Amino acid sequence: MNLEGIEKSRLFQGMTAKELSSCLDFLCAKEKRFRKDDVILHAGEQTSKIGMVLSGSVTVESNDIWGNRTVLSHVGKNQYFAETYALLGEVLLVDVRANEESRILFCNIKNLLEDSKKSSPWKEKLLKNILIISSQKNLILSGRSFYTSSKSCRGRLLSYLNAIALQSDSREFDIPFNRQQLADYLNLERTNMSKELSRMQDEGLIEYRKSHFKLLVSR
Amino acid sequence: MNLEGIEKSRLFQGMTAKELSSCLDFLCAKEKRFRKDDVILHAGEQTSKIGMVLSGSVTVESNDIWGNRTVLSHVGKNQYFAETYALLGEVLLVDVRANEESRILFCNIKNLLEDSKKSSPWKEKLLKNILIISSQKNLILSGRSFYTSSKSCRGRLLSYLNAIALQSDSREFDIPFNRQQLADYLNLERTNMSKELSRMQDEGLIEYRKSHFKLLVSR
DNA sequence: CCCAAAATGTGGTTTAAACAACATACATGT
DNA sequence: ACATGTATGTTGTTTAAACCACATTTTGGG
Repeated sequence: MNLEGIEKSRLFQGMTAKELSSCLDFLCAKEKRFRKDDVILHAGEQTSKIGMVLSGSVTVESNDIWGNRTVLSHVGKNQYFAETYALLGEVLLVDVRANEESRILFCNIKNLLEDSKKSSPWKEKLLKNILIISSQKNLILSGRSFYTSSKSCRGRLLSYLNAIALQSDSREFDIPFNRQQLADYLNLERTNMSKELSRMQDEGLIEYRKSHFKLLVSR
Repeated sequence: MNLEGIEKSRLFQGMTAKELSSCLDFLCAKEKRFRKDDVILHAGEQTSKIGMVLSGSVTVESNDIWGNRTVLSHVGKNQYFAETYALLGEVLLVDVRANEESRILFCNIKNLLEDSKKSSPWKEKLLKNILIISSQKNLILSGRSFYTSSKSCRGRLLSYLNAIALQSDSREFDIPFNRQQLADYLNLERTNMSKELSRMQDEGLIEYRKSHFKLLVSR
């Protein structure tokens, strides 16, 4: 098991070598290898283990009973999957599949939430680290659900641009996407979104050039 | 401060009276009252406190610079808001507003993730409880983003129905929504969704009556 | 059982998003 | 500067969702 550099990962951050060792032991940490297209976790199952991508990458996808496949997300090196399902013991609604030859570290976190007589420094650190992982995912998910809550192209653009303005504390800012990426992120079609952006510019709502935007407030 | 029954809340669950007391102290727990329509938290600010609704209810809403308001969620009694923002120190992208006369308990959880020399049983319990709160929100959010990932009405219905089938481990099940609620949840228009459902029934994909559904697989 | 109200479904129309094909602008390497 | 590839924008067409008005079914109270 080659776990070099694992002490720098989000999950084990801040632990001493000794703590890390006890922690890996407690979590029954185990590395597994998968070939491209191997299914790592099956929808409908339950799991008690968080997965950490040591090398390679995996996709989270939905394969429904009528045979439709939808890729929901990519999980790359040093990222995690299934942590929510593992913690709460919920049934997986998605398949996880190796996108290429991959090494995955599985850690059993199911019992972490149970009452325990003795606490230890590594346990507290581990809890904090998982809480950060969970919160960060939360932030990403709530952003996405926020931006796509409007049904219209314009509504989504407005809520997105407004949010970035809030984050950058300025009405002028750069977004971290090109047009295609933005369209994908907001679940829109690129050319249609471009159309809407120029309409909004014509109406004097915004000004933009490439990824630089400026929000205008008429009075 | 009337905190009766607070030891049964998700946040403080499993603590002894003594632990609860130290915990409330550590969190600088403070109750505040708000009148209907008072803004409790402003978009653009940062907060270090999780909010727990003791009585009344609040709405999470987006108010953009062009004056559009969108209600994103309701938070009722014994539910929480702003936990992710507080933990990660992120800028709020939403306003939180009192939906009626409400009592809110604010708990400073910002320092909870910092290194600390001494651990205590209540701290570990608190971390676990917040982790559960975070994970549960995660589950709700990822479900929603999952079901709305398709652009088409049919796609969303299929992914939703498929997921419920997985959860209930059966191709026949009841959904917890009426038509209007399902349409809102999937971000669709009710009558259009009804039309699509009957089309799907005509095509032999599904059978349904009210909230009872059966998934059919043709061969 | 009957009535009223609520929930669900249907048909027709309008609107806007998706899609396709192409034009223009921009960036990069030579 | 040129050529090439990529990103972005534009125009026109198709398609499907939203919308509207109303029919039908279901539900719960009296």
